[in-house]
Amino acid sequence: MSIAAVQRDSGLSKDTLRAWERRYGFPDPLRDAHDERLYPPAQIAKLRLLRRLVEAGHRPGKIVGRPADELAQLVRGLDVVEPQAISPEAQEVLARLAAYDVERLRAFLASLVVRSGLRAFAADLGPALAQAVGAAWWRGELEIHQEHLFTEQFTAVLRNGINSILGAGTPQGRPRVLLSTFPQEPHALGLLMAETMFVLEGCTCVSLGVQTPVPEIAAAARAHGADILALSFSAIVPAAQAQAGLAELRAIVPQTAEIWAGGACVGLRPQPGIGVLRALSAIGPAVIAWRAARNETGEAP
Amino acid sequence: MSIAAVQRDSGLSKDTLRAWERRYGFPDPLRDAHDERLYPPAQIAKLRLLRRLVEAGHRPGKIVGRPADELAQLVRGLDVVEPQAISPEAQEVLARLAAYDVERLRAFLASLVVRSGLRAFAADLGPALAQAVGAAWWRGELEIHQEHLFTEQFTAVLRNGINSILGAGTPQGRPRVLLSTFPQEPHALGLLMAETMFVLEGCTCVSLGVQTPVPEIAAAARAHGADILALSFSAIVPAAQAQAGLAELRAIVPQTAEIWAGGACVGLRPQPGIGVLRALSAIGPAVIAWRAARNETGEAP
DNA sequence: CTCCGCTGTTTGTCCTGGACAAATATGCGA
DNA sequence: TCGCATATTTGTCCAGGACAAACAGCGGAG
Repeated sequence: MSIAAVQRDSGLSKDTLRAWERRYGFPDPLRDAHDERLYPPAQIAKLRLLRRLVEAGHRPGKIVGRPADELAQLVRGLDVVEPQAISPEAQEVLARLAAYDVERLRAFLASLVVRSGLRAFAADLGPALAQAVGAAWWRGELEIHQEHLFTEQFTAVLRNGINSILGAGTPQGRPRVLLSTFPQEPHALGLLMAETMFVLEGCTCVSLGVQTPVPEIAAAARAHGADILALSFSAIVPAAQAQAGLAELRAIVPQTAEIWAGGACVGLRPQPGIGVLRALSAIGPAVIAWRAARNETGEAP
Repeated sequence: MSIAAVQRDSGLSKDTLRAWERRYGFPDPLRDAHDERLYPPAQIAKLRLLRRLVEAGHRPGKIVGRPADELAQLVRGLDVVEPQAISPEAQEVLARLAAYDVERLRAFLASLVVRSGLRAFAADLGPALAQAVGAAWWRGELEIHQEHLFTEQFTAVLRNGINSILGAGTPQGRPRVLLSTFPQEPHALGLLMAETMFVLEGCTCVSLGVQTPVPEIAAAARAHGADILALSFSAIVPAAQAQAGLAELRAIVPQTAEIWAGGACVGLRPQPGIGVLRALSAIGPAVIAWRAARNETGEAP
């Protein structure tokens, strides 16, 4: 695997990969005929562990030299912070994934929506399920294609929910919310859950999907007269990049528009003119507060 | 703006930016106190034009030196290659996009489904619309965020259609179809249209979404006992990479599973054990032929 | 004992300048 | 006019050096 592929796969920049090699002696890739780095799978796996630990606060210099199994131990120790008991629902989902039972997985997710309501599903149950699936993947209990499968089914169920709400007639009320993610962020699930929450609040939603360049988000905000820009960040986005992008966005978007950031990205901090919502359940109250601050009723004028 | 920010915004890598500066004298960024590049907005705008032109086939060396307004002229002149009469439906869509009228865009797409039927929409109308929007973007008539918006609304309408069909009860019939794209292919629209066609034929569909690594696709095929692997390729994928990936997949997937490839990728050629469908409308007859060859009725046993 | 500011170290990112292979263009002979 | 061999262009990689921002450790003041 070339250095470019490892950059994509591990999220560590080429410069960082070369710096670690120079300073700590790891990674120690093979070289091809043209003296270019070739990373064996085992080193890539260890790099993934390292990235996880560094993001959790460990210093690279202290852990790069340790063997992979010790790092795996450390990663397991990380979750102790939030033991996060696996709910019966999550167990059901994991069982269906393990059995490759698409039909029943889909049926089960749909039944959860009906039983708990779309709001509870999008705000609480859904994130918990996504977290459980992601954790199982980290533990090596699931293959990548099983995670893809879950994402796909989850997306279908959420889209179905949004469609049901909108079917009655699209709301025209304020605030007008523009949703997207930055170019480094390909995950659509968080964005979709956020959109669901906004739609449930009767907001007018315009989603650009994932991976929109910052200037384009700003241009869209002006074009649509957005009141709120909602940005979603998963854990894979380096916090520094998220903060830099948000600051850049804030600088080129009209002050009349608010910027709300949220997601599983650790280290997401509020900045002047930028709000951080720690959980999807915070969207409802935040919208109500927004309306209260401007005497908006949420109905079209 | 730092080189990292420009990389995000323009999509050109740091290496490429520095190489152009060294070779062609552009961009010619200022330097900060620590001799790091600072790109003024005008140069970033020109870089965005350049990227468009390079993707359209111009050579960097020939156009980097020209002034920005001349490049804008070139971008406008790009479409002359295929005038491609624009249908009234496409004109309506482009008008709605130009006006940022999300509600009516969505309503119009939904009305097309009802009027023409889901099959005609997914097989003929949809691809024509996507093509028209893509062409308009190339001509510089649409911003990136408008194309994102179209993709998002189109996706919502198609998902709604699939949900309606599945709502009556998921089919359990053969063939079992596994859908995905290769890691280089992030476009989900073609995949979703193909899924719609398969669902309409009563196939059991399992979609992994986009960008699944080749070995993972093979593993999923075995796990789900897929009869057909459907791979979608847009025009951005180099044909050579597509062919190589398909050959690799063919080698590790059981011979009992067929591989069907399709999409706008030029140069996609049939190989031993790999079929190429030139249009989405070819899916229906191909499924019928598959069933005829094995006396399958499409109903669950 | 806690908190705050100072100092030394760590670490990510940027720099220059050189190299090469894949992609593309060009020229030549059939 | 077409197909193929040769030349040019161009993206990506390399090494090794540099620096600032973030961090850890420490000591003194409240």
